[in-house]
Amino acid sequence: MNDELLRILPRPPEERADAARNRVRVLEAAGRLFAEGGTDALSVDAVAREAGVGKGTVFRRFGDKSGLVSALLDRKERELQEGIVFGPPPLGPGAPPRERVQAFFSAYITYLADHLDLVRLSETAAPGARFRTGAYVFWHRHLELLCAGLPDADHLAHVLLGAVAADLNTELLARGIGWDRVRAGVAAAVDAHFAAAERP
Amino acid sequence: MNDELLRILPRPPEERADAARNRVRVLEAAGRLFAEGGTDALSVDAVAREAGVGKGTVFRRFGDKSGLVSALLDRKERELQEGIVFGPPPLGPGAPPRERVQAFFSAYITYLADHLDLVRLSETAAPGARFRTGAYVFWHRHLELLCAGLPDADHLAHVLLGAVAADLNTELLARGIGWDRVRAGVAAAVDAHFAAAERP
DNA sequence: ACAGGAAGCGGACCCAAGTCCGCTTCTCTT
DNA sequence: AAGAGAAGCGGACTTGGGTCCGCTTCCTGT
Repeated sequence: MNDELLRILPRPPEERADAARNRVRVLEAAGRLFAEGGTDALSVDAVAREAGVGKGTVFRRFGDKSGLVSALLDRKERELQEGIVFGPPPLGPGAPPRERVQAFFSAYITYLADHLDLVRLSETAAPGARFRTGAYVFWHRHLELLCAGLPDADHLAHVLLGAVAADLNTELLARGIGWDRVRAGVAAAVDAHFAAAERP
Repeated sequence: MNDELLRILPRPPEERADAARNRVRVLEAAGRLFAEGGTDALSVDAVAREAGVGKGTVFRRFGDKSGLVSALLDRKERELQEGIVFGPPPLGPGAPPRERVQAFFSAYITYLADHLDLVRLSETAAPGARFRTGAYVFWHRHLELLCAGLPDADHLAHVLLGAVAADLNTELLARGIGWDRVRAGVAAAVDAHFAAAERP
C-alpha cells in the first residue's frame, strides 16, 4: 500500500544521490577555502578543484557564484529567519510593528557585521543578484508586512533594505563610519517613517 | 614676457596631444557603439577596436570600464551639477534645505530615468565603483551640507542616495514599480527625516 | 634643430566567470 | 536483473576585464 501511494503520487523530484553528495562536498570545500584565505580564495575553479569536482558541477548545483556563496550563508540566515517567524518578541511576532522593524534591523546589522565579506560577495557577484536571493525576498516581504500602514510599503521596504546593502556598508566602514553609527542611522530612518505616519 | 611666465610657472601637467586625441576618439567610439547596440555593445575590446586604438590605451585614459562609462555620462552630470551650484532655486542656492533636497532628488531621478543603463554600468562595472566616482562624492557632499541640521548628515546622505542606486531602480522597474512611485517614495523619505528633526 | 627623457601606446597575456556537450551514473520500470 | 532515459558530470572552451612591458611619440631645454 505504501508502494501504491508512492506510485500514484510520485514525490516531488528529489535530488539524486551523487548530486547530494557533491553538494556537500562543494559546500565544505568552499567553507574550508574561505576559512583559510577569505573571499580572495573563493574562485569557482579553486572550489571545484578542492571539492574534487568539475567546474560545471558547481554551476549546475548553485547556478552561479552568487548562488554558491548564498548557500554558504544559508545556515546563518535561517537562524535569523526563524527568529523572525517563531522567536520571541520583539524580533518574533507579538510586538508592535515599529519595534519589530527596529529589532529586525538590529539583528540584521549584527549578522551583516559578522559576515560582511561573504554577504558582499553574494550580493555583488552578479549584477542584481542581491534582489533575487531567497533571503532578500524574505526580508523584503517581512518589512513590507510590518510597514503595511505606511504609504507604499513595498517601495519603502526596498529603500530601508538599501541602507544595509553590503557594498554600501563596506564603503562606510572604510570611511570610518562604524557599526554603531550605522545602527543609529538606520534606527533613525525607521523612526522617521513611522513617526511621519503617526501624525495627521 | 608671455614666454617668461610660462617658463617660471610651468603649468600643471597638461595632457599630451596624442593622448587628448585618443580620449575623444575613444569617447566617440563608445558613444557610437552604445547608440547602436546599447550597453551590451560596450565591451572595452569593442570600444578600443572601434576607436582604432589599443586596449591598454583605454585603460590608461579611463582607469577601468566604470571610468569610461562615467566619462560618457560626464556631460549630463555636469548639467545637473551646475544647476545645483549656479542655477536658480530651489535646485540652486537660495531655497531652504528641505526644498533643495527635494529638488535635487527630483532632478536626479529624471537624469537616472534617462540614462539608467549607463548609470547602472558605471556603478556596477567594478565593485564599489559607485562610491568612488566624482559624481557620487559631489552628490553626497551636497546632501550632507543640506542635511547639516539633522543627526549624522554624513550617513544620512549615503542612505538617501541608496534609494536612487541604479541597480535597485532597475530592479524596481522590472517589478512594475514605476518612476512616479520612486519619486513619491524618495520624497516621502526626505520629508520624514526633515519632519523628524523639526519636532522637539 | 636635436637630444633625452617622460608620457603614451598597443596587443599579447592572465585570470575568473559562465557555457557546452559527449560521456557516465543513477533510478525507475518491468 | 536489466534496459532505458533522465539527471548529472567534467573539463575544454568562450568571453570580457584588467595588466605588462618593449616600442613609439611627443615635449622641453639647449
